[in-house]
Amino acid sequence: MKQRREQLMDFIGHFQRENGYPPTVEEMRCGLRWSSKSLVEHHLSALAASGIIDRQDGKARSVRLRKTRDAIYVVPLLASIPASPPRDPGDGFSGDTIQLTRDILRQQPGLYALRVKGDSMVDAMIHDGDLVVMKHQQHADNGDLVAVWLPDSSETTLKRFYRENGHVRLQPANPTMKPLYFHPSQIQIQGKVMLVIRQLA
Amino acid sequence: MKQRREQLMDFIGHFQRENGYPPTVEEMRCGLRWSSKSLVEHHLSALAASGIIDRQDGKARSVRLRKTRDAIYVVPLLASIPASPPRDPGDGFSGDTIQLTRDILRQQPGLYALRVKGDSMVDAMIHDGDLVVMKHQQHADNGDLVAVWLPDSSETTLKRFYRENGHVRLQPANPTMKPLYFHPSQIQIQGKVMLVIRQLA
DNA sequence: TACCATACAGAACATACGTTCTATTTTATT
DNA sequence: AATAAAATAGAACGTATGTTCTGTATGGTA
Repeated sequence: MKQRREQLMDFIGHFQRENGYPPTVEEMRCGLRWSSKSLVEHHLSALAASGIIDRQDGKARSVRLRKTRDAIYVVPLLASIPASPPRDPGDGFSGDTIQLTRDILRQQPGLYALRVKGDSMVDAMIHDGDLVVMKHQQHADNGDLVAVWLPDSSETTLKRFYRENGHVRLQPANPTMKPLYFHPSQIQIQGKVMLVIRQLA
Repeated sequence: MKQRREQLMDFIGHFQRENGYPPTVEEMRCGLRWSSKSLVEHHLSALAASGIIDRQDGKARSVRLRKTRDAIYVVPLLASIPASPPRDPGDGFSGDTIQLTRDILRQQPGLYALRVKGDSMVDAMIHDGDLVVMKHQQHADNGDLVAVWLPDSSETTLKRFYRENGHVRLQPANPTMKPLYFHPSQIQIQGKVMLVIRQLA
């Protein structure tokens, strides 16, 4: 019965969520009203072979559903928009972190968060106090909302990025404001906005 | 040393997050470079007595940091802004849910989420496609961003709420738009915006 | 039917792991 | 310094738990 394996997966996930730690083989057998441990072991090793679960040899309660592994992950919270890209992960680190679920944002390398101060980014529909999660990268695709360092005004701002025949157009989100045009070598992309979180209460 | 207990708590949390299951006493001893298991046991029982951790007698890997128990919680995702408040939790339920961490929003009863469709709320700095987490409540405090049902236009909109000598002022976030005034009995508050999440990528 | 792969039962075994105990050291208090 | 309280070491012990093995049932296929 293929049903069995799904029952097993369900039980493991349920137990883990309920108790905070994974079940033992015996607990699975008992919880599923199965009649032998080896049966559980049988399906367990099948699931492990399919890569659906992880287990550690001989260790108690070491089954783990793969998909829930990184359900929560931690993103460092920087003090402010860095003048230069945070090459060193500890650079500008405020000491604080935020936890995210993959429902909100998929985990990927180079993520960092910062709390927006002031209303300099209202034109990007971003409030004072908003939490912005960015991904550190030097390139951008058309339409991305990116943090760029502008050499002439010596500041970093958030703009929408468009590459157009030889130059770069930086478009404010606010339609009443005029776009800026630069040569690609003039600007330096520091990262891309992945997520904006506004906490009202 | 009080330091010890915090080290222990940190280690347990870290290990749990890293491995998906709690550590054994020996793993704690080893990971913390302590020299005896009974020392770990000693502090473990102290933490348990303080209610900081939970353990199950004799069970392997059954330590659990209390505070992380509900680190993730589930909020139902409604299909759209409900015409009437969702008294029944399953009302308008899209079948989907989102998971949040308390870093983002503290868990509390009456939370539901909805995906904004259209640009009818740009004036509240809310985009098409944004995810809005609301709390179902009939009252509001001054300054709250609330969903209200307006009888004359027969629609629900998001406005900032202000109670002023006998009437209610509903203020659009966009300063160029004029506020609306109503008698308190005319409007019906459906909920309060707790969180706005904009997923850019 | 004969055959084979897979699903299941149940016991036996080895070890991972929590618990307890006694003794020794450190820290705080007077 | 004297004393008590807490912290620490280290070993011993018993149970919890994963693993393995042998054997039986079941279901599909030639």
